[in-house]
Amino acid sequence: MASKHSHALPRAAKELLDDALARHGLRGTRHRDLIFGSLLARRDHPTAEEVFVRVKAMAPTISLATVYNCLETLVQCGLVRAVNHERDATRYCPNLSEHAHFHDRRTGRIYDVDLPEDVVERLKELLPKGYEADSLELNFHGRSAMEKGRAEKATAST
Amino acid sequence: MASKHSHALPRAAKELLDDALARHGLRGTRHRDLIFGSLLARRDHPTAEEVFVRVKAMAPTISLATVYNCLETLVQCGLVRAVNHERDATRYCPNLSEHAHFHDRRTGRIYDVDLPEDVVERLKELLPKGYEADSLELNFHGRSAMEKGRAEKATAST
DNA sequence: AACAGTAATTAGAATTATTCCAATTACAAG
DNA sequence: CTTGTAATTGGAATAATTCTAATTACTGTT
Repeated sequence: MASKHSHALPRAAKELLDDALARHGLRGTRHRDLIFGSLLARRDHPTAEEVFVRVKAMAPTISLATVYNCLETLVQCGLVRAVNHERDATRYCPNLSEHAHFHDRRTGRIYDVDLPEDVVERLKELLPKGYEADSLELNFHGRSAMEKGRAEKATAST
Repeated sequence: MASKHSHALPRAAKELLDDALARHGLRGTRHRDLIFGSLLARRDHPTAEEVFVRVKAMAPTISLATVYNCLETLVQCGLVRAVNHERDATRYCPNLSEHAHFHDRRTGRIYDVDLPEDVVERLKELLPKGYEADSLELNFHGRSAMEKGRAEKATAST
C-alpha cells in the first residue's frame, strides 16, 4: 500500500528543492514538495493535468491552479523543464542533465536523449556572430521500434 | 501603390505550389496562392492572425478559418513549416532549406539559422538504436546583439 | 451550357490549455 | 499573538485553434 509518503522526497532532492526555492526568495511548501516529488518518482513527462491527478491522491484539496503555479515555480527555479510539442499540453520533466527529446509520432510518448556538452557547444557555433544563445532545445520526431511497446533505455511518457 | 498583384507568386513559386498541391490531390486556389505568396513576400514568421490581416488586403472576404486551413494545407504539402515557441501562437515560414531557429528573448523575434545536412546527420547519431528520427527541430534561445534593432543576416519576425 | 460530385470556404460556436482574479489561508518574524 | 507577505483556491476569463453545418466554387462529363 502506498503510504502517505510513497512520493516523499529523498533527502538530497529535498535539499535541492529547498535551496533553489530559498535562492529565489520563495518558501518551501507541502505542495511544492509533493509536485517535485511526483515528477521525480515517475519521470514520464506528465502534463499539468496528469500531475494534478497524481498529486491529488496525497493532497485531495489541491487545485489545478496550484499545480500550474508550482510547476511554473519549479521551472523558474531551474529544477524542472517545460517541454512543448506542437500545440499539445506542456509536459514537465525534472531537469538534472542536459538532454534532447525524442517524440514518437505513433504513441505520442516522449523519451529523453542524452545530449553531450560538447555537442551543445558545437551547435552553438552554427550561430552567426551577434547571436548569443544561452540555451537550446533539440527535438527529434519519428518512430521508436519497440518490440513490446515498452521503453528500453529512455523514460517513457504518456 | 500596391497593385492587386503586389504579392503575386513568382512563376517558379507558383509551379512549386501547384505541383505540391497536385501531388497531394488538392486544388490550386486563389487563397492558397495568396497565402503562400504572402509568406514568401515577407519571411518574418507571421502568426495565422498576421497572415489573416495581410491577406485580407487582397481578399477582403477571406475568413480566419480559411487562413488556418490553407496554412495547414501548405504545411501538409511540405511547403511551409509551423514553428512553435512555448505556448505562443504558431508561426509559419516557407520551408525551402533545412534550418534551425533562434528566438530572441528580448524582442520575441525569430531568426532562421542555416543547419547543414551533415550536422543533422551527426545529431541523429545521438539516438540510441531503435529510435528512427525522420525530422528534427533545433531552437536556440538567447539575445541577439543588434545595433539598430534590425536584422543583419537572418530574417526577422514579429 | 446544364449537371453531378467533390473540394474549398465561411461564420460562428465549441474546445482546450492556461492564466487571471479576488478572496481566503498559512507561515514567519517580531 | 499580531501583522505582513506569500501561497492557495475556485471559478471566471482568455486566446489560439478546431469543429460544424451550411454555402459556394470547380472539374469533368454529357
